[in-house]
Formats: sequence, C-alpha cells, structure tokens
Amino acid sequence: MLTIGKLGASAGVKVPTIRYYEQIGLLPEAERSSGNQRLYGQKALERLAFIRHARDLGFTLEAIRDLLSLSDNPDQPCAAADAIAKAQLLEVESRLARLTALKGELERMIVQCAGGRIADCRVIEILGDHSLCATDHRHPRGDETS
Amino acid sequence: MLTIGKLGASAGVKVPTIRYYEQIGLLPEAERSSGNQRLYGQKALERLAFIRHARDLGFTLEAIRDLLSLSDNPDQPCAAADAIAKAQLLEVESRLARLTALKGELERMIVQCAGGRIADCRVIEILGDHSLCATDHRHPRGDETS
DNA sequence: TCTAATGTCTCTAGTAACTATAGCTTCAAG
DNA sequence: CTTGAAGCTATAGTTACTAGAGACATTAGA
Ligand SMILES: [Zn+2]
Ligand SMILES: [Zn+2]
Ligand SMILES: [Zn+2]
Ligand SMILES: [Zn+2]
Repeated sequence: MLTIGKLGASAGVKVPTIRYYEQIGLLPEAERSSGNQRLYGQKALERLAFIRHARDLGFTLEAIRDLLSLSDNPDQPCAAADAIAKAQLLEVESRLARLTALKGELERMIVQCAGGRIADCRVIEILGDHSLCATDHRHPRGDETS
Repeated sequence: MLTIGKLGASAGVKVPTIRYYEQIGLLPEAERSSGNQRLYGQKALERLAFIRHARDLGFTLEAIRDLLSLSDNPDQPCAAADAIAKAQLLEVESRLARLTALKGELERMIVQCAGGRIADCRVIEILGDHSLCATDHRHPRGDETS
C-alpha cells in the first residue's frame, strides 16, 4: 500500500493533483488508514499512470474519463477508443498547422526589424496591422491557441 | 464615435471581451454617452486591433500589456519589443516540437490498433504504458501543452 | 521516549482569458 | 409610442490544476 506521496512520486503526479482527480471522480475514493490518510494499491497506480500518460499526450480530462470507462470494459469493441485518439490527432494536427503559421509570421516580423526606435519598429507595426502579414493565421474562436 | 458593438464588429472582438479588457486595464476607460453607454474613437479601434492581432499571434495579455506600453513611447529603442517577440517565437517553437512528437505517437498508436476488443486495443495499451512509446514526449510541468 | 521535521488532512481561493447568465436600462426603427 | 435589439452591472462558470492556511499523523533521530 502506497501513501499519496509515494503514489505521486511513482506516477509522476503531484499530490494535490491526485486529490483533485479523486474530487472530480477520475480516481475512485481511496481507502484510508487508521489515521485517515489515503492508501493506494497497484490498480490505483496503473490508473494514475494511464491518466498521466494520456495528459502527456494532450488528451483532456473529459476524453480521459471516457477512455478509462472504456478500458474498464475489456470485451467491448475498441472503435470508440480509437475514435477518441483520432479526434485528438486531428486536434494536434490543427494546432500544428496554426503554430507553423504563427512561427512564420513571428520570424518574418523579427527579421524585418532593423532595431531602431519604437516608431520604426517592424514588430510593433506588424502587430498593429494584420494586412502586413503573409499568411492568414487568425484565430477561430473556441479553438485553443497554445 | 463607435458604440461597443460597432467597435467589436470592426476589430473582430466580442463585446464582453472588450469590457473585460477595460476591466483589467488593457483598454482605458471609455467615454460614456449621456445614457451611460461606452463610446470609442479611432485610437481605441487601433488599440483593440493591435490587441486582437497580438492575441492571434499567441501573445499573452501580459506580453501585450508590455507591448502596448512600449508602443506608447515611440522614441524609445525597440529592443524590448523585439525581445518579447523573440520570446514568443521560442515559445511557439517549443510547442511545435512537442506537438510534433505527440502527433507521431498518436499516429503510431492509431495505426497499430487492429480494431478488435478493448482488451487488445493498442491505443488503450499504449496509453497505459509510456515505455511503448517511440519518443520521450513527456510534459515538463508548468509548460503549456497546447 | 521525546521531539522535530516531514507528510497528510480539509477547505478556500487563485491562475488565463474569456464566456455565460440574470435582470435591468437605453436606443433606434416603424 | 411601442417593441426589439443593444447596452449596462455584477456574478459565476470554464480547464486543469496550484498555492495557501491551519490542524493532525507519521517517522527518524537524539
Ligand atoms: Zn523592433
Ligand atoms: Zn497577421
Ligand atoms: Zn483500438
Ligand atoms: Zn508515451
């Protein structure tokens, strides 16, 4: 049995994050010791490692919630799990496209600046006027920039 | 003079967002009409367009706050502005690197799944075990995934 | 065994950048 | 003059945590 600190160290997750996952129902309520401290077994460690890895791959907690409940039904077909992964891939690809455009614009504006006064700064000028940009990099609302 | 709705439409920013920017001091307090409604002139439109464009390029509001105060001092040297843009470029490049790794892993896991039961699903299996991954894509804490 | 340091407990609030809701007032068109 | 759209304030919700306060539990050393 692991204390919450050991569990966190094993899975690479901070202690308050574990408590948070329990609070939102992503982890089941833990057993408690006589002194009311949480105790975890191997299954909890695996579940937490799954969550951590999926977070590292950019899945949202909502997607992870679905993936976990799928993985609790081993005899079901896996189409739903694959669909979640494919959606995540699409999301990543769209962020990648946007970030690539941003990188290009940022490079362009930095290169163009000759480094004089603000009044002549190409960075400031381009920030004030998208028509000076080479690409249409604008942000569709509800889309995460990052 | 523009009403808040016209201003938002002109700059491509939602009305509540404009009020939010005013609240956090990114936009100055607007003039008011006799009926207490906000009124904006050309300068406010330019400032809001600047903010919008910088947001579209992924700058944080804090960075934008600094860029705006720099652009209010046209005779200063522009090194500080350029530094902010360069920092943003580095940020974008690091996100790009991470997302590229994520894309690779997601493609790998999707391709490997034969589409059977959850128990045999490669997606679920790999999510549970990072050692099955080809790259080290792990998320340094405090770093934005997106 | 006592004690000091570390770990854990609960609860609350804060982060970024908005978005949504409620309940009200003002404005513009017909 | 009336109605519907637009505007006002204030509050709360979003995501995925992180930080803090103040109290209790556990462990290691002297
Ligand atoms: Zn410059
Ligand atoms: Zn642009
Ligand atoms: Zn599968
Ligand atoms: Zn991995």
